[in-house]
Amino acid sequence: MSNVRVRFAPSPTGGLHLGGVRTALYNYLFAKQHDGAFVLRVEDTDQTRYVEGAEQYIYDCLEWCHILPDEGTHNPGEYGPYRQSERKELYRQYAEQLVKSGHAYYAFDTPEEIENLREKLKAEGKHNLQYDFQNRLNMRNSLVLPQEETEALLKINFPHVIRLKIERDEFVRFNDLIRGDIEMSTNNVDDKILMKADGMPTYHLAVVVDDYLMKITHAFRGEEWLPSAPVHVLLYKYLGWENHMPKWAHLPLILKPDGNGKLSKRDGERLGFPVFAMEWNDPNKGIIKGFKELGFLPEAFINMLALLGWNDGSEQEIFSLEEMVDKFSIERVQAHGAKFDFEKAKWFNHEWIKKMPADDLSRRLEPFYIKHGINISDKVKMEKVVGLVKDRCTLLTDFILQSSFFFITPENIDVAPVQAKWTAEKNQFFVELIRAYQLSILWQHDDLEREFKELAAASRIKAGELLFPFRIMLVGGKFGPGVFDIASIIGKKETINRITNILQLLK
RNA sequence: GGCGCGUUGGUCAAGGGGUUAAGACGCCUCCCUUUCACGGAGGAAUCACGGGUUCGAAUCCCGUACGUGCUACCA
Repeated sequence: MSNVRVRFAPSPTGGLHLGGVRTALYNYLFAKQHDGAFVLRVEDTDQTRYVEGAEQYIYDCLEWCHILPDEGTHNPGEYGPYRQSERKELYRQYAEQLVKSGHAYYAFDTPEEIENLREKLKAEGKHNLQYDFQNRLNMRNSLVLPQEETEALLKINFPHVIRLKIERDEFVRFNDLIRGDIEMSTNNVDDKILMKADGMPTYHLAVVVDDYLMKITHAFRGEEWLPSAPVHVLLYKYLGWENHMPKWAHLPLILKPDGNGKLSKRDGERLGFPVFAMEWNDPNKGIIKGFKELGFLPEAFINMLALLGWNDGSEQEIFSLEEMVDKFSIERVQAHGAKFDFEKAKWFNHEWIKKMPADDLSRRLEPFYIKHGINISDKVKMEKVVGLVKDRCTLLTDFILQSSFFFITPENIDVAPVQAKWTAEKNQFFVELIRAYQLSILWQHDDLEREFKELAAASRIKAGELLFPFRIMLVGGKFGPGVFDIASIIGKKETINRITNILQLLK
């Protein structure tokens, strides 16, 4: 194994959405490609937003997608603990180190004080308060307070935060694997809070400390982090870890299909498609279905996600996980956001269903049939059926409509279109068909078709006119595979029963 | 407002000085199939705008516009 260690750091504050899974996927692909480790760390720095059960949910999703992090990189072990709330003391220690070296300071302003000041400035027409080089000396912090006062306040445990002291007129330069060299002026970044008053670190401190301690070599995250990247680069510098800074890549956003903007959970509800990998039980909104429940194959799901912002330069669009590991390159990831297209997502699934062998597909379909109370204990029949109908199924849930009549006698028969053109001659044909089929011994597709056509010829009715009623009798509607395929699979008794029953209805 | 990032058909996109500007999804037409699909053939549809540089720009540079992200004791 190489020393490449790539980390994925979702926050357990909700379901794992498309962007999250894609970030995980790119992390995984890169790690595997370099024979490195895929590290998962849980971002629970903000306890107020932490949702119970979300952490397990993340694992379940990654497992479904076949992109689980490596053993030992997500459980207490060599680099553990991996949960930020269990690493609290560590962060404090490094924050204090920064204060000592003059790169950070204690700030005693209460949130109310800052809020008031903000509003005051706003009223004066100034856009926003930046707690930075321009304002920090007007605030209540250890840079302006006499040392004794600071010490006294700390002694009585007066609520305070630790802020990073950003020097003015400097330029932070760093390289992004996707965007190339980026340069930003420190004058635009404010004195970010490192430690909150509740003793928890902010993301900025946590991510840097964790990545360093866990020997992370590559950090890929969403584009929304780009503006705060200078803070992280500066933190590496001030902590003396400049040579251990991971290589960055800021992934493009996944945009909503209509209009622009980041795809949100609401867009899914509004536009009628899932935004989560798997069903998520939202404490406020209840159960929200995911791609899994909607009938997506995980292979298709990750294939679709990977291609939303990446391609290997060839015309190939269908990739297995292994192929993606082989062909992926972070440099070929687009720098701009991509609109999510549910139609294309379904196309990927359709392609995967078509190429998947019937036996494999049958296993994946079991839960869907069981949910609908369809008995699929006959594995041989099941595979035959699946092989026969899979070309016409886009989602796994489509198999129910496309194949339930193989297992259950259809109940809702659409006889109207048949009734309209029904004649005594046609009726006679089917009476004779029953008789002929009753004598059939082998019950094979070709024999059934031959007998049907011979009888049709004898009755002087065009086969086409008889095939349609036959389909309605067997299927109940105007869909499904060839009628003789259906008859041969459901068997002699069931076929004759279905013809007999509908014949009664048509009289 | 400030700062960052971006901009090739409706969508995903290839292409990185000379191309008839690939391919895919979706849409339309036709063929195949006595259903619905699958499959096959074809079609409509694109380089945001304005300046440079150059013999030549979708491609390089500069502006503008537009979009988007950040600007929290959220991540």
